[in-house]
Amino acid sequence: MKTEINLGQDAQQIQIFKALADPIRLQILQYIKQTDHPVACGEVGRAVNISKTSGSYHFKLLEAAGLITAEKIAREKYVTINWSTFETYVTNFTQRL
Amino acid sequence: MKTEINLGQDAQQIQIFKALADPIRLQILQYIKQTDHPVACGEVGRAVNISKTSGSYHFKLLEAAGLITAEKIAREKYVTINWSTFETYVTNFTQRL
DNA sequence: TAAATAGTTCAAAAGGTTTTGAACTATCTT
DNA sequence: AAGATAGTTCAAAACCTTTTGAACTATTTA
Repeated sequence: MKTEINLGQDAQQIQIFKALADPIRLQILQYIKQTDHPVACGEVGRAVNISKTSGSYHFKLLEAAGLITAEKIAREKYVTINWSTFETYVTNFTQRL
Repeated sequence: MKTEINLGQDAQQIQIFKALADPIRLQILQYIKQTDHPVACGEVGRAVNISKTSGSYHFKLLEAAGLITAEKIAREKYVTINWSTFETYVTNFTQRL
């Protein structure tokens, strides 16, 4: 009996690595991390110098991967890093492999 | 003094996540890991059911990312997982971010 | 209420990755 | 030496991701 990752877990793992495999998304995560409190998408987008359309696309991917969590307050959308996803899928990746 | 990723390190980080963001390459790594000794590319390729051209492409990417190490012995190329790259860029990613 | 701000959606264009088959080099077997 | 096996390279095709601008919704400010 071979220990193997099932299809569902593997798909999520790939979605996470894809989300992380992009310079803009890494900058976004770096920015959110260093502010260390929920921050509006617009502020992050301005900090990393991207259009709001492009920002919307990147935030959607990060959220879909479970790497960030978003809360909409009135006009703005505040994002936070989801450390537990990082723990499970990134930090503990080699054990899961 | 803030610990930040410089451009060169960031590029390597992205190359690593790109290499990991693919189901075939994850299967390749899983196979190499579970044999737990250097294994020929042909054997891995057969195990994960890909053409030799496609295998050659994927092994090249994994090696370029530093995730595997290859040694050519006569006709065959034997691959091994480079655990130190995983440690630095995957396991310790959140600290580096 | 009009204008400004925050963000989303859509489709097209631009750009990047992966697969394919054919042709190739090198080594091994008969 | 001829044929089989291991792997590489190349260019084209197929496929996938990202950026762009315009049009949109919802909230806030004047």
